[in-house]
Amino acid sequence: MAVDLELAPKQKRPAGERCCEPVVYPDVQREAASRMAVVAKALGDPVRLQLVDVLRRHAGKVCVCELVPLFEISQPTLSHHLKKLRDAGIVDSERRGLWAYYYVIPEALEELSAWLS
Amino acid sequence: MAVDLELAPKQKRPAGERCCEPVVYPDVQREAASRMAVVAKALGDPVRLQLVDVLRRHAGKVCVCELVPLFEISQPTLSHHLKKLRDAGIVDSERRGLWAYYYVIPEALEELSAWLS
DNA sequence: GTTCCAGATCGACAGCCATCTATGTACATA
DNA sequence: TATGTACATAGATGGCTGTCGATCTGGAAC
Repeated sequence: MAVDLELAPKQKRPAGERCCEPVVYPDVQREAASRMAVVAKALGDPVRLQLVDVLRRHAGKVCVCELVPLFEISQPTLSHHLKKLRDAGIVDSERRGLWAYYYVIPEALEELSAWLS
Repeated sequence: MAVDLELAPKQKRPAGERCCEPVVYPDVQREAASRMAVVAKALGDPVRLQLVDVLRRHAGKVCVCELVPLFEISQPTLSHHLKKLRDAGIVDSERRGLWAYYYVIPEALEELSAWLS
């Protein structure tokens, strides 16, 4: 899978010897790159990457109270990371009584995963 | 592929009803997560992700002078992004005379790619 | 009701990031 | 030697990030 580049105005390089053959660059929308960058950015923190790992490996939904003792960070900080992941569309949550259960949205990782392969 | 969690000191939750079955969490080293987070963080910018995309699609090494006109950012900013990618171990470069050629180190993406799949 | 609890939000703070312009460096050419 | 060119580095700046303690919210239990 290739990322489409929305080109900046093509500026001719000044005359003189070229350093190399021009790169092939497809046009239109850099939206795919932006979408994948959002996901990658959310995964760009060790805590969040491990959170996603735990949630993925645990098939169902995981209670926050089970996640907190896994990390050496405060509960508000963990909540902050979960929010980041939710904002990136990687996880979603569900309230049941006092508890909140988080789970991964598998499709959210597909585009990046396909591009990386 | 699973990320190994180096556990924080296991703290027993206070008595009372449990919200759910305890999560299975393997021990040892969070190093894998840290390594992958470094790579993901570097890909967490649209410009850098497109840079990697261009370099990957272009089999060989690509001259910086060919990359600059592809983006609407200044040459120093592009240089900054290339440095970030190099610091993350995703690309490397080679000087030939006046020109600098960048190329992707494919193995750098393998661990993250495998984990995502 | 009142109290307790899980989780989210707030406010603060130090550090990092993306971007720019200006300048430096090293090679090429005249 | 002087000039030009390709790229890197320096310094500045506004914005974002990860972390914390304190507080708020809403459901449960008494």
